[in-house]
Amino acid sequence: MKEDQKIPNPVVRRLGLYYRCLNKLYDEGIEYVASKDIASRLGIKSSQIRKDLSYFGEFGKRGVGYNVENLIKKLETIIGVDKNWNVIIIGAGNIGSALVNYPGLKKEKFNIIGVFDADRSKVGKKIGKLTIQHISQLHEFAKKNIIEIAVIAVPENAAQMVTEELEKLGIKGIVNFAPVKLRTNIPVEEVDITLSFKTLAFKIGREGSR
Amino acid sequence: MKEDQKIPNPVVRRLGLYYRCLNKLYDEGIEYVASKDIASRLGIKSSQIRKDLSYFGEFGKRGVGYNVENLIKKLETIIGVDKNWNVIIIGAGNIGSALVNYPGLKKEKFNIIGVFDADRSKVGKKIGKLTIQHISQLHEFAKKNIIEIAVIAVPENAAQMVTEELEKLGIKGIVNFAPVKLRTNIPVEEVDITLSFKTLAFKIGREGSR
DNA sequence: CAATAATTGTGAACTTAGTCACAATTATTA
DNA sequence: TAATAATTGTGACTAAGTTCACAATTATTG
Ligand SMILES: NC(=O)c1ccc[n+]([C@@H]2O[C@H](COP(=O)([O-])OP(=O)(O)OC[C@H]3O[C@@H](n4cnc5c(N)ncnc54)[C@H](O)[C@@H]3O)[C@@H](O)[C@H]2O)c1
Ligand SMILES: NC(=O)c1ccc[n+]([C@@H]2O[C@H](COP(=O)([O-])OP(=O)(O)OC[C@H]3O[C@@H](n4cnc5c(N)ncnc54)[C@H](O)[C@@H]3O)[C@@H](O)[C@H]2O)c1
Repeated sequence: MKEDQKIPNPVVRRLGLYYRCLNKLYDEGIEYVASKDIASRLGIKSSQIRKDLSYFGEFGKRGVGYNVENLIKKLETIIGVDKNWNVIIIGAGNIGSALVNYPGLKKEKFNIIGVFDADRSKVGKKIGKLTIQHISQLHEFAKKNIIEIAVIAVPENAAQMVTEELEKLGIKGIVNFAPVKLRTNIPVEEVDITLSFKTLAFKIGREGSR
Repeated sequence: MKEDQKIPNPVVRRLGLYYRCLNKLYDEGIEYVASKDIASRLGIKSSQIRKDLSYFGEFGKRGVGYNVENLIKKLETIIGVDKNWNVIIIGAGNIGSALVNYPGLKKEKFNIIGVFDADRSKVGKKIGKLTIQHISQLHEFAKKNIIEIAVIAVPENAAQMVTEELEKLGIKGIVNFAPVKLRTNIPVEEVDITLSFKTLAFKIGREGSR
């Protein structure tokens, strides 16, 4: 293990995959697992898994494999899901509502604690247990609650403005669904759905010619 | 330009970004653009753009830049959005509905022509202009319509079964929202939203220690 | 308890992706 | 028309990421 290293992004994404896979194994009652088995479930090489984990320490037992429960706990700490994250959603439209209704996020320790929208006709309505608040109430809300992550689910043209507001409030990270590059120093994860469609179209177009 | 090459995935994704950026420039009435300008809008290096484009040909004019309208057309052909793609959605839940209601997909040439669900209480209801059909009707539907792309928006445990069904119907590509690795030979694009949250959590956790 | 089998952790080798730097080209200016 | 400025396209280089291959370790078997 090398200390204090910058961890490559692909490694980070795979850690999430390993975590998910290990939880399935745990639910299946499996106690020990070899990198080879995780690899075959995820369709990658076992050496990749071992190398990825080696950035953070030695978690396995030679000749045996990894203790599932133990490795889950280690990954929780590494990824940062050993604690709950407070999340707000900006934009109570299609995507915003889908996220609020999605139980998977809470299960993974991402707690949606507020939904905000600029459209006064939506304010006061409920999505699940949450009441949509007007965006002007965000500032007040941020004083009373620790918000760590914000989701941008507003139209493209509002995204940059919202980002700057969020930056002022001291939000620590953004998940952005708007198809636009945000100018900010906060860490941003882009979820670019139409880009995925286009990438797929490209691949399909090349299927024959390979 | 090198013929017949395998195009790296990151290049393909960026093509989509360039395409989007160029359309914005076009709407702004800009006729010619330099790689440097696109680069600064997207926060990447200009050499990256030129190298990416060079996989497919020479589209610029030295000393001048790229003709916006022309490059858009070239990218349309390269990516494959010079034609319309027929898309169906499997699973008329949160994500499925969000996609059907999203005008951006149609604008990018992805036409949703059908929505299917296993829940009979949803069948017959409308999302936008589309009526939710029962999944058992899919086979018949596929005989009457050319379906190129399917979106998997069903719960994790149904995703693999659905995939196998889609494979039988000869669908050419899948956009998968379920958090599970699909075993199939069809090209798949994964949209893994909780993974994005976890990646963000990791990054936030490291912000201080860098 | 020695031999065998399984499996990790990790440097080294390899492969893929990104950047640099500059000749070639085009347009503009004097 | 010669000099200047801007910008492309790309080969050479550098960096990042993946896979290999094997010593080290652990458990199991005869
Ligand atoms: N729906 C999809 O499937 C989909 C797919 C890909 C990308 N996206 C992107 O995700 C974003 C949201 O899409 P959607 O379909 O949910 O849109 P939507 O129109 O359903 O919802 C957007 C919401 O944001 C609100 N809003 C607008 N400006 C605001 C502001 N300044 N502050 C707070 N709220 C504001 C609107 O009132 C609306 O309720 C868009 O950028 C879209 O391009 C959506
Ligand atoms: N909603 C989100 O924000 C979100 C975020 C990340 C991932 N996802 C994933 O996307 C998928 C869909 O999520 P959702 O929130 O839309 O779920 P949902 O429960 O709202 O919708 C799923 C729909 O699929 C239908 N369905 C179940 N089995 C089916 C089958 N065999 N054939 C056809 N239809 C079937 C259900 O009747 C339901 O209508 C899930 O795998 C989920 O994990 C969703």
